[in-house]
Amino acid sequence: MFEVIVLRTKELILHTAVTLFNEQGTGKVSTNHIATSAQMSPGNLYYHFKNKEEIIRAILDQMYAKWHPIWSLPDDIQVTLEDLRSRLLLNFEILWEYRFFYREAIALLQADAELKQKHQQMMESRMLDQEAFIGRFVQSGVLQFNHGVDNHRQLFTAGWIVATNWLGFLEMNGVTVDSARLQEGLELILSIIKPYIAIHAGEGNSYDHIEKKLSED
Amino acid sequence: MFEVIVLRTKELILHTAVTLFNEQGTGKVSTNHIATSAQMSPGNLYYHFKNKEEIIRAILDQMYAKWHPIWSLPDDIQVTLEDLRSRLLLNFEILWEYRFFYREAIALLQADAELKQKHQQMMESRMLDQEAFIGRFVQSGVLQFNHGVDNHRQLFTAGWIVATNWLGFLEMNGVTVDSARLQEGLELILSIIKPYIAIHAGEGNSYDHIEKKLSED
Amino acid sequence: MFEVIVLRTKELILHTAVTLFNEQGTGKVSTNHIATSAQMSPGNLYYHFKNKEEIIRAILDQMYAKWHPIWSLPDDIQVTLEDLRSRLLLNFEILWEYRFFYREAIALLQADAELKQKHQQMMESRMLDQEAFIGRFVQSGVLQFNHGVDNHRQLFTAGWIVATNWLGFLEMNGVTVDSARLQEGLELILSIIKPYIAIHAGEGNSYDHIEKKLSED
Amino acid sequence: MFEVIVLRTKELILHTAVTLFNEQGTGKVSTNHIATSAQMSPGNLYYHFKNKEEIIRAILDQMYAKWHPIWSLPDDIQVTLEDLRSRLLLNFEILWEYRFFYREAIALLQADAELKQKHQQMMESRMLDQEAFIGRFVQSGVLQFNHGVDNHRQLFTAGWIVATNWLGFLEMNGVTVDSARLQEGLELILSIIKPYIAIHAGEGNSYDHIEKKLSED
DNA sequence: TATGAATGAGAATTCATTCAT
DNA sequence: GATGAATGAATTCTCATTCAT
Repeated sequence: MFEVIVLRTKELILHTAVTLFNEQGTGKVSTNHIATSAQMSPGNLYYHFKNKEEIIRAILDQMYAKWHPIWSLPDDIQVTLEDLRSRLLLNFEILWEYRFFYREAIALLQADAELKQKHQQMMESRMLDQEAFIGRFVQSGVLQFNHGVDNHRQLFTAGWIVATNWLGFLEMNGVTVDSARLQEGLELILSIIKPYIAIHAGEGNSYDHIEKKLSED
Repeated sequence: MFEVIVLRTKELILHTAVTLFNEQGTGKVSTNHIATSAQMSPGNLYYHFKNKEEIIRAILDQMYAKWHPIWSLPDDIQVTLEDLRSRLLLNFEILWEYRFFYREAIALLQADAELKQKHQQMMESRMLDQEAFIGRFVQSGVLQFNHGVDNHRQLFTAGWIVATNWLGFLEMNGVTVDSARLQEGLELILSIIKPYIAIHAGEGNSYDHIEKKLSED
Repeated sequence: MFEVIVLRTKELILHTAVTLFNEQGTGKVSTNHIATSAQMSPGNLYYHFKNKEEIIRAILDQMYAKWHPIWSLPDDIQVTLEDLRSRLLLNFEILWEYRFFYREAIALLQADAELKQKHQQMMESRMLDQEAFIGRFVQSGVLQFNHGVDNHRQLFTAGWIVATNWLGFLEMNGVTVDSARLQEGLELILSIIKPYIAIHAGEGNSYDHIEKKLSED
Repeated sequence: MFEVIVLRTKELILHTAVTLFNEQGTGKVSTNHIATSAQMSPGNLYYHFKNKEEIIRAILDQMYAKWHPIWSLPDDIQVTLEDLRSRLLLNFEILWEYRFFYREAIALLQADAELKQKHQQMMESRMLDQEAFIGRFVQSGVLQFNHGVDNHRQLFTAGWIVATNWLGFLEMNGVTVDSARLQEGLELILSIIKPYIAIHAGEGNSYDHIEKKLSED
C-alpha cells in the first residue's frame, strides 16, 4: 500500500511531464510547471527525482521498455506482412506518445552523456530486433532481393528513418496526426519495399493482390 | 559604405548565432552569449535585432534563400541522375549548415507562429520545386512507373523524409558527419528509386550500368 | 531497555551530526543528511530532537560535560607541570573532537541566544577551574610572579587564547593535525610562562632542567 | 566617469556584503539580501560578480591589500616599541573590519580551494613581514633572547595567535569591542614578550619604566 | 518509536531585454 | 551605431520541518 503511493506519485510526475513536454517542449516546461500541473509542491517533485534530467531519463526508460516486446517475436511463428503492419502501427504509437523526445533528441542527448550512451545502446538492440524481424520475410520468401544488386541494408535504413520521422514530418507541415495519418505513414514505408515483395506463381505479373494486401486495415 | 557596416554587423550576429546554435542548441545560447562571442555589446545586438526570435527568423531567411536555386533549373535542360546527385549533396550542405534548426524545428515553429507559417510556405514551394525536378526524370523516361500501381508520390515523400533526416539520424547515433557520410545518404535515397530506373534497350536485364552510375562519385 | 534504545538513537544522531559537522560545517549539513547518514528517517530524527538548534545544543552539552573533570582536581593533591601538560592535551582532544564548533562559534552563538548564554556560563566556570588550577602552581612556588609588575592574569588569558585557537591556527594554515602537533601547541603555551617558572636553589642559573621537563613526553 | 560608476557599484556591493556578513555571517546573508540592502536588483549584483564566492574573494583581496603597508617599513628606520603598538592597533582594525572572515575562516577556506591557496600565500608573506619587523627589535637590542634557551619562534607564534584571535575571544564572551578593548589586547600581546624586553643599564632591576612605556596610549 | 512522503519558503543564478549615454 | 550597466521575472534546486500512518 505504501509502495502504491510511491508509484503513483512517481508515475504522476512522469505522466504529467510527458504531457507537458509534448505540448510545449522540454525547454519551456520547468520543474515548477510540472509540479504545479501535477498538483504537488516543487519539493515533492524533487523528493522523487533528483533533477530534471532524471525525470527525462525515467521517461525514456518507460519508452524503452515498451519497444522490446513489439519487435521480438517467438522464433516458431511465421511472420506475415500483416504482422509488419501491426508492429509499425505500435511503433508509431510509441513515437507519438513520446514525441517530445524525437523533436529534441539531439539536443537532449548532447546535454546528458549518460542518456546518450543508454539511448544508443537501446537503438542498437532495437535495430537488431527489427532487422531480425525483416530477415524472416526474406527467409520465408515474402521479400526477394537480387544478391549483389539490391542492398536491403539500405532499404532497411531508409525504412527506419521514414518510420522514425514520419510523425515529425507531419508536425512540421502543420498536419494533425490521427489514425488515418498513421496508416499513411505505414503505406509510405511499405512503398519502399513494394518492388521486392514476391509475386506468387500463377498470379501473373500484376501487383494487384499485393495492393489489396497492403491497403487492408 | 554606411550600409556595408550595417550589413556586416547584422551578418556577424547571424553567423555567430548559427555557429553557437549548432554547437549548443538555441536553448543554451543566450543573446548575451551571442553578443560576447561576436565581440559586441548586448545593446548593439538589440539595436540590430528586436529580439532573439527575430535573429532566428533572419537565419532561416538566409537558409530559405539558399534553397531555391538548387532545385529550380531552366526548363530546356535535360536533367540526369548526376544532376539529382549534385542537388542532393547541395541539399545536405544546407541541412548541415543550419542543423540546429532541424534538431529543434518543431519546438521552434511552435514557439513562433509567424515563423511557422513562413516555414510551411517555404517547404511547400520547395516540395513543388523538387517534385518538378523529379517530374523531369519521369518525362525523360529515366524513371518509369506503372500507373495505378506504383505510387511515385509516396516514393517522393519517403525520399524527402530520408533526405531531411539523414544527418539527424547520424547525429543521434553518434556518427561523425563527413563527406563520405553525405555520399552514403545520397545512395540511401537513390536506393529507394532504384527499382524504377529505366533499363535502356540493348542493355539486357542487368542493373550493372545503373550500379555503376549510382556509385560514381 | 526502552530507555536504552532512546539513548542509543539520540546518541547515534549526535555522533553522526558531530562527524558530519566536523567534516563539512553546520551550514552544509542538513538534518536530512544527518538522518540518511545515521540510517534513519528524518521523521525519527525530529522525534528525538525538536530542531537542528537542539541537536547542536545537545552536542555542546556533551562537550561541556567533558571539560569539568579535566580541570577540577582534588584540593589535597600537589599539581606538577606534568599535570598541566596532561590537562592541556586532554583539552586539545576535546577541542579537536568538537572542532566544528570552534570554527563557527561566533556565528552559532549569534544565531541562538539561549546557547550563547549557556556557553558563556560554561566558559566562565571553565576559566575559574583553570585559574584555580594555575593558582596552585603559584601557591606551590612552581610559578613565581613579581607582584605589581607581572600580570599573571594577562599571561593566563594569553595562554587560554593560544590553547583554544592552536588547532584552528593549524587548520587555517593547511597543517594536518596529529599528536606531534598537539605537543607542539603544548610547548607553545608553556613557552609563555617559561620565564616565570621558578629555579630551585642549587640548580644554578641554568634553565636546563626545566627545558628537560618541558620537552618530556 | 564610466569607470567611476563601475567602481562605485562594485565597491557598494563589497561594502554592503562586508557589513551584512559581519552582522549575520556569510551563511545567513544571501546574494539577494546583499542586492536589496545595496538597493539594486539581484541581476545587477551578478552582472558585477560571477557568484557569492567571487564576492568573498574580492573582499579578501581588499583586506590583503591593507596589510602589507602595515608591517613593511623602510629599512633605515629604527623601530621602537611604540611602532609595534601602533602596528598592532592597525592590525586589530583590519581584523575587526573583516571579522566575519575570521569567525568562519576554516569553513570558507574549505569551501573554496582557490581562496585557500591565496590565503595561505598571503599569510605566509604576512608572517615574514611581521617576523622581519620583530627581528629589528632583536637587532636593535630592545628584545634579548638567550640563544639555545629561549625560543623566540614560539613567542612569535603565540603572539600571532593571540593577535589574530583576541577580537574573537571578546566576541565569544559577549564583550563589546571598543578602543579600550583593543588596547587591552595590545597589552596582552606585549605581556608575552615583556620578560625579554631589555633593561637599560642604570635603570635598576625594576620594570617600572617599561610598565610606563607599555601602558602609554 | 519510527517511517517517508509532502510542504513551501527561499537560495543561487540566468537571461531577455531596456535605456541613458 | 554602439556601449554596458541595470532590471526583474523565472528557473533549478535545497532544506528545515510536519504529519498521517
